[in-house]
Amino acid sequence: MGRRKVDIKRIESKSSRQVTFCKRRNGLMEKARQLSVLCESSVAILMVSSTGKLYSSSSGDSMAKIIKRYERQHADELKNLDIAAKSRNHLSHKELLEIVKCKLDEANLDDVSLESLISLEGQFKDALSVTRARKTELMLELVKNLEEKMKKKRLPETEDEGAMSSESSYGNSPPETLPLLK
Amino acid sequence: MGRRKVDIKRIESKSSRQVTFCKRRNGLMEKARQLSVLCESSVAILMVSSTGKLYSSSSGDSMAKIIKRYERQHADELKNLDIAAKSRNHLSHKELLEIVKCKLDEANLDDVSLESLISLEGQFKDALSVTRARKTELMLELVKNLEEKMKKKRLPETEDEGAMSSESSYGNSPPETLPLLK
DNA sequence: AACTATTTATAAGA
DNA sequence: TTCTTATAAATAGTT
Repeated sequence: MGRRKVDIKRIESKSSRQVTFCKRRNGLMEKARQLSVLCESSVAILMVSSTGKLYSSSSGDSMAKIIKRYERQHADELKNLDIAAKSRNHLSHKELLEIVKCKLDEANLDDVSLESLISLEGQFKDALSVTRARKTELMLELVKNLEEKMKKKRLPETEDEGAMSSESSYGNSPPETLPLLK
Repeated sequence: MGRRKVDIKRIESKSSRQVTFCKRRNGLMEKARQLSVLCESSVAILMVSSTGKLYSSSSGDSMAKIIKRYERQHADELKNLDIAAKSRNHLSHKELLEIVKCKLDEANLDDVSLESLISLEGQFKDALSVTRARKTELMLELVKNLEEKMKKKRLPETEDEGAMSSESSYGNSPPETLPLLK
């Protein structure tokens, strides 16, 4: 919608890329606001420019709430993971372990109240049970996934796992992540 | 851009509100995709309809990464302040509890390997058993302490129960703790 | 789900 | 930059 039709591909000129980013960014945020008002909904937009600068807007509800709503839905689903995420994760467990050990040492050395130890005990009990529950969940998913794979193997199948959507993920897309679990 | 100009306020008719939501939602996501491609940027959109249904799309980068980029700039500072404030506090157990909870949340959100969960489970089991052992030890000391006090009470003696320990509370009676043991 | 009359967004120019 | 304007694109109401 301008003097000429442009095709949707990276704008080469840096300056006009910047101008277009600014114009369309404003347009997008205005559209989001309108959608939110017209349809009584909440909309959040996060934009990161090519230079890494962040722009965000939310309407209908706070950014924090909208993001929480998103994370609620994706908490059970497994998130897209790359190796980086995995290793970060691995570290976070090691990290946790070290923190726990360290704090336990402190607890042994320091003068600790019975109450706080009892509370600590409760925390570990909870943590243990949460961890076990999560483990069970994962194992069930894994089994289910294997079963599905077995089924597919029996059929002469149509493989079409290709990149159909550039990145858009509407609602749910459960199965893809499971093979990565191991 | 339609047969009539509409002013931006809640659409009363439920059905046309729904239709408009659908049309404009698609339009918004397409605009976001275009912006991302034209300007080499990342755009995430989160929408919650009036019925609570979630719609999301991300382009240029994964939703998780874009949200993390947002949180780095925002919640992050708040969280860090929070933790900084708390670390000054020597309630190391409360702190530990929060760290544990936080890490467990992470573990739920991220993609976690079965192995690391099993290892985490082991850590919590150990931590629990160490904590329980330490608790028992403390309780024995407490009992011994009480017995000695009883002996002294039989003698005419100097009372000196002043505020000797600022934080530790040995003075708690056993009965409370026993029900918690399970 | 399509269709189009209009409005709206915006690309290029000033 | 910001404003202007010709034109592309989105969409409100209709079928």
